[in-house]
Amino acid sequence: MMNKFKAVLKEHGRSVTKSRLLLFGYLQEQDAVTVKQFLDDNLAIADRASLYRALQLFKEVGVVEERFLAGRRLIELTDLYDAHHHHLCCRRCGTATAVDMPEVEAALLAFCKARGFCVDKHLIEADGLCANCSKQRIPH
Amino acid sequence: MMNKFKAVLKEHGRSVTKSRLLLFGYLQEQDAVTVKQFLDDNLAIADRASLYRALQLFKEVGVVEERFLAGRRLIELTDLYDAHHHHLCCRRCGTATAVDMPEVEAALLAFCKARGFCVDKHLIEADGLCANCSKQRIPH
DNA sequence: TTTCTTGCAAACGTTTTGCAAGGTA
DNA sequence: TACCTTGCAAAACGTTTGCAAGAAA
Repeated sequence: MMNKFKAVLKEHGRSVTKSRLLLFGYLQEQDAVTVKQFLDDNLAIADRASLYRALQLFKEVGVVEERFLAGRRLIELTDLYDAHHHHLCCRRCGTATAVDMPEVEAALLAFCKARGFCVDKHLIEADGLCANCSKQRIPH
Repeated sequence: MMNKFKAVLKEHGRSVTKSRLLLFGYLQEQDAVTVKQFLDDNLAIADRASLYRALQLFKEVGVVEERFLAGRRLIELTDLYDAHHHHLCCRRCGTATAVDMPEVEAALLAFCKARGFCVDKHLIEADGLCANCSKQRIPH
């Protein structure tokens, strides 16, 4: 993963720098984070501007993508750098469990194929109460 | 729909005003819009602040929701005020076609049920090339 | 050595807030 | 009348930019 990342930077004529390696490493540990979390957990990247610039670069070269999960804007590694997955977001405990849903995915792809739509990316999310929270029978 | 909307405002102790009716009507026509579009198509709501306040209220009482569709932050009526649907987003012509995918939905609900996750909302999106654009065999 | 990147400071656009005037119940 | 909402102006916030110094190729 790290080598692929370095290669992608070079392909695009961009340098492999300490800050970028740091940010990439951080993303590999974190799963999905908000920009604010980045700034708060400050990663020895001294300036906000540098962090924003790195994020923008990562988006351009396809290392990260933004998504809106359970109402929050999050940054995540793309499927090229992390296993593809979907999310079950619990509105009570706030967890966003990453899961693999092959049957649902297959149904989606079949649907699109039937309509002539050529999928290159997809997104499936369920929001509600996770098994634990729904056991506790507290509706909110 | 309009009556339900008025009722919801009253339930929450908020007034039915000209601006709010205007905004709600606009949302019913538009499908999904960015905040910027609101401001540009200015709706005889004189001030930005008022528009933002109205949007915030609509979110609070469950009339609208924000989502991140094909990389853009959009405002849409919730399923209570508009038929539930999913999106096929074409990266070439930019359209976000609203579709109904009952089989995919059923597969998703079955998956969640099997895991004890109690779904109250879900989201399915496919990004790629629509039938028209993929016929034209121009990859980008 | 040449080019790319960083940190700083300032600019920019979007969203939020306080307050007084106006509208709604 | 009492409360809620609007418009205005100013503030706050997140994000972007120009530029000179520093790091990578």
